[in-house]
Amino acid sequence: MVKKTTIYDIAENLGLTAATVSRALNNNPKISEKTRKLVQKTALLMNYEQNTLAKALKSGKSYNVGVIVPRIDSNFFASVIRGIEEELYPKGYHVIICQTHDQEEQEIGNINSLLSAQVDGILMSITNAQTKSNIFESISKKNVPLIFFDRKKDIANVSSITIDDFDGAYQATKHLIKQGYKRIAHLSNDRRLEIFKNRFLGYKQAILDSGLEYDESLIIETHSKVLAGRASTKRLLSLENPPDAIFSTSDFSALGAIQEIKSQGLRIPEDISVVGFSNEPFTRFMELSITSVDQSPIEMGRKAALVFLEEVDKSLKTKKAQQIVLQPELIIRKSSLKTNL
Amino acid sequence: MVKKTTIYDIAENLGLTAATVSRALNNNPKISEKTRKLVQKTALLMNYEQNTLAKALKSGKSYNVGVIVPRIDSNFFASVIRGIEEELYPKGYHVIICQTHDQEEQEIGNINSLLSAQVDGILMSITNAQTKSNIFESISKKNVPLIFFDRKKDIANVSSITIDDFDGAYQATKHLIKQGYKRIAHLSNDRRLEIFKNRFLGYKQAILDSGLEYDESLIIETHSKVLAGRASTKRLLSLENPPDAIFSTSDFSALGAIQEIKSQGLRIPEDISVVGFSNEPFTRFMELSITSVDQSPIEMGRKAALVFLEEVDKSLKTKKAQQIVLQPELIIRKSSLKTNL
DNA sequence: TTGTACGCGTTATCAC
DNA sequence: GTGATAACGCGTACAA
Repeated sequence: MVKKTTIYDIAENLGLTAATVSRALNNNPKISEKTRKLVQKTALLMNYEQNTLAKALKSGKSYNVGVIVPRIDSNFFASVIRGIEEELYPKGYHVIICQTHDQEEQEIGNINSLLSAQVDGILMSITNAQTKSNIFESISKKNVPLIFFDRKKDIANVSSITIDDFDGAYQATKHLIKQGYKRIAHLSNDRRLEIFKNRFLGYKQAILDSGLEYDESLIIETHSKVLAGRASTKRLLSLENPPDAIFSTSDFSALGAIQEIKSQGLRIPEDISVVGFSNEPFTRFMELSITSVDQSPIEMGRKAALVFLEEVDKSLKTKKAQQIVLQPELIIRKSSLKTNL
Repeated sequence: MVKKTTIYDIAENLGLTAATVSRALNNNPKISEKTRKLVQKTALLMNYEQNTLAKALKSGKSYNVGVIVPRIDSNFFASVIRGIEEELYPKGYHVIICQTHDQEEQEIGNINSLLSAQVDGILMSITNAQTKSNIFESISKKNVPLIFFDRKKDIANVSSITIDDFDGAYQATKHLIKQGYKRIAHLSNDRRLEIFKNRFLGYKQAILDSGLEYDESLIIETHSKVLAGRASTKRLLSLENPPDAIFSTSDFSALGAIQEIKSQGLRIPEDISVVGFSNEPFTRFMELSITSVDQSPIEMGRKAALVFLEEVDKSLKTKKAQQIVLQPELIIRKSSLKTNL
């Protein structure tokens, strides 16, 4: 290992003191312009690089933040992370990404290892509605800012950035109704998670507001997976009185729905219409492009990062948790556009 | 901020010395079983947590490794990362993920900030063939293990984990030839990157070995994007003597190819056949599933992590760079399976 | 404006 | 087996 130059080396070299060097390097005001220039020049010359570990130890900050998501191989989460990075990198922070793969133990394990890695904050989208709240509270107690995005949990003093899932679902369902569909099914997901509950409620409200019959047999709780969506759709299609449209809480299950519908020889959107949620890129690239609800993930990530930056240097007392809600946008494509054909 | 308990607190509490506490906590052999138990119990009682920053400062290790990839929202890279995590987490390492978004400046910037964050190693898939080698050499010089996966560069003393891209391409092309296709086009990519060069060479060799005509006009250099693939395919189809099959170096451009082919009213695979590369999940889920080459990304990630673990504690002198090559697997699906119809 | 001295929390080296 | 002490590299009161 090549010995790294420290401020001591520079000091020695210049006949100064490490303290002076430190000050010069940090642009401390009470230092003569002359020594500042001199120090900075020699620092460059000697290939000096600040030891972030020492700085971290001293300041108590690691300049690392943890981001926990269910998975990174979805465009939505990848984009949120990108938004976070865009705000945080320029401020000198690094992002440690952890995946839970939708497993509670992983979620807890990730939180613990991030805390023991002394991250300055944790930005996360929760995996499981059942995860005991006390693990989250323990984060707050350590005065490590905790910020939820997308999948949140109501916890005192914890900020969150979400979209208006109710409204997104409402818009999507209304759009189907306007197209003339009357029996609209809903592929839901674990409704103990707020996002799925709210999407369900938005769907339901749109149905009721339009004077359509709200039929519980048309609601199926499934997973955000292609195969799960396909299986659930099979059940829907085998109903005595099957739906003429499906609003899915996930693009992945929407894709499964489309597969099943096609395999049964039905036409989309003539016989049955499909709308997804998240605006994953594949919805645009399918031969039969899928109508979906955009969640502006990059924006969500940026906002989450900004809230973190606000909170990071405040004490627990002075900070005010904020609940930011972004507006979703319905992107209409072929899978639901009857009039276009 | 709640004051954290340190080994001093424990020592004081027990009338011992910090050194003893440290030893007890680290299971140092020369410590009595009695004090060990006692210390560990009180540590638990006092909610002691080791300060990783201090440990890092002392040991010179951060227990962070950097992973740099072009992007994380592709299943391939996400899976490699997963493989890396699976090996490294149990060893106490954390993974800092950086994206280059295929931009050289980002690549350099990421490397520098990872180095200044004092990561213990960098695992990366390079973005740009042109990136000056000296930045990579500067990593090695600092005795920070550098390991390439997938997209590598030949640099002395740097290990790499790749698949046999030549063979993957060879298999894919041979498969098309066996199906009876005679004019096989190739959607390539920047061939200054080894993976794309090797895939091209594998394709070419398969053509030559089969006694088919090698026609340069059937080779197009494009990008791993749907729209780029589509545009390139348009050019191919407008040739005087258009191809009857396309082997794409990317699943994304293969998808674009399929879109273009369909939009021109041609049938797949009857009129023209398509094979991709990477085995992205969507290739399986399309109504017209896409034949592709699997790169066993999780395995690749695990291997990369293992090589890192081997190298991390060795000095520059004693370590031997290894070039590990994994075997790709051709996954045959509808987009190329003529005989099945 | 600069130097002195100390603390951040841990571990390693030397004594006893 | 345990204690005392130094060292990792930095930043910062306090003194000068």
